[in-house]
Amino acid sequence: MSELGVTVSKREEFGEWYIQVVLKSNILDYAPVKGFIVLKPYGYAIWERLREIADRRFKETGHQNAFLPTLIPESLLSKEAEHFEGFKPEVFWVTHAGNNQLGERLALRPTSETLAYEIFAKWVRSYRDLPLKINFWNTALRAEIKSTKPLIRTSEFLWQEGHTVHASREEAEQEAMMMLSIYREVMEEYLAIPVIAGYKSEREKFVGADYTLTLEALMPDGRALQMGTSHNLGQNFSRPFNIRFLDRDGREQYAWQTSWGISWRLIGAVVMVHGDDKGLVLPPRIAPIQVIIIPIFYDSDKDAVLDKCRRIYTLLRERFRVHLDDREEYTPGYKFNDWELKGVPLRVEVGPRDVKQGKAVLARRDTGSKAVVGDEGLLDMVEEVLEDIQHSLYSRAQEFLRSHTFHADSYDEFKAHIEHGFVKAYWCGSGECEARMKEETGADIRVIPFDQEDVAKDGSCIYCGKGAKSIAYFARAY
RNA sequence: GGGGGCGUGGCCUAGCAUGGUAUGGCGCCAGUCUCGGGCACUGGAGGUCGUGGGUUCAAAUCCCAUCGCCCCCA
Repeated sequence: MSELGVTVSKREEFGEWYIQVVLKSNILDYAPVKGFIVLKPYGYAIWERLREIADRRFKETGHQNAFLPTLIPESLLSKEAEHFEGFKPEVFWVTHAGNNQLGERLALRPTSETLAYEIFAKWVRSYRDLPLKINFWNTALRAEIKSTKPLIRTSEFLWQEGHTVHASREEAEQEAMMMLSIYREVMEEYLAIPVIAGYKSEREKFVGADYTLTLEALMPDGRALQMGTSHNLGQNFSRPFNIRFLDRDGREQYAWQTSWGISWRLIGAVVMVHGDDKGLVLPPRIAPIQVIIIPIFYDSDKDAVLDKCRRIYTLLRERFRVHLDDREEYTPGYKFNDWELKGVPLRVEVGPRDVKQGKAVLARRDTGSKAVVGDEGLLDMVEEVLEDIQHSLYSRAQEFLRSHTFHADSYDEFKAHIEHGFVKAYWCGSGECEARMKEETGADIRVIPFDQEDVAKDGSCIYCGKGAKSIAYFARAY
């Protein structure tokens, strides 16, 4: 019993619990190189769901998918100086082809801005070519030596990076904002994870961006997780990369750009936020399997039970992602535990009793509660319960966020709360205060929320006491 | 940078002080039996003991080197 399931409690040993869940639920495995992981079929199926959901929204908003090479020449990567400096410490370099040293080092892409924009410069001639809205589903490589954590921080990660080119500053601003709201929709409505939306501070913004928009979630151990970012790049890249267009009036102008991304880190967030001591708990809208059917039979009832299971399977398949576990080498008890570990939101149990009575048993993964349902009401009940699970997972996460977001009026108060969640506090806007607080408490500004309505006119900076410019969410982060 | 610990079938592990060709559990395979919360029994397969070198008649065990992983301190 002990080795198959999760052996530690989420509450008491969160770090160990997380590792056990991602490994034992068959999401992933470790790779032979430190900091790299193998995404197994079950984990990849979750990624495919996520990709499907996001990709549909990207297409609906006028983006097209394309693909870029993994290797970027050093001369290109370094073209935007600030950007290059930011990524330098974590770039993997290809220096040889076989035994021959290359004339120029090639970077394994840490992100594709430079390569994409070198190409985009050739595609953009006139305002008629704009907006150019391209997305790439690929991987990025960033050498992570310190604390790696599967899905949350790995040296190579699956993600999407969107890159757009616009004719005006306003249009780029709107694009960056729109993509952030699409991300938010994916996180809140599909992953059932509430997020705080707003700006990154100057210190934390994407190197090379005018500003960065971010979505931040709170994990159960009180640490913040950056869920997705959307950057307004201004003309910072279009100038060095020469992305110019002729406007309606025949004037040549530099273009305005955005880039934005989400990664498989979101799967890690789902594990952390919704999982429990039995393992994974997947929100129905992203679960690769939404309903698992478990037959329970003695020899004499086998045919009747399996028969009913197959009818239910056929019925549910029309509307849901459903699986019938008819393996005979495992007992029902084993299967219950196994599918709970894998986080399937809803289980349908069918035994001899149910065959006789024209019923079935529904068991919810989130609450563990069981209910007996008549055959005629099954389909609607499954739909209803899945919806309810989706919403109650979100409500629960929202309640956690609410109860672990603190307001601090003094630095002492700040320090008292900072280990337990977000702390909202006034901030003067100085990077120096921010840096000192990071040094002293390990926490920094995760997001300066759009919602600034509770900024008092006379608020003063939590650190230096000078007049506050804004209210910010601080936290220790992954 | 300093200190400590650990590498034994897929996983966990005994054995190491005092050298004699590796123990048990899980998992896996076959069969019988079971199945409403990780069934039971019987039989079976599977190991260059991290790697390289040395000592010895003989090395998982002793010595040297090396690689990898984990923890602690700066």
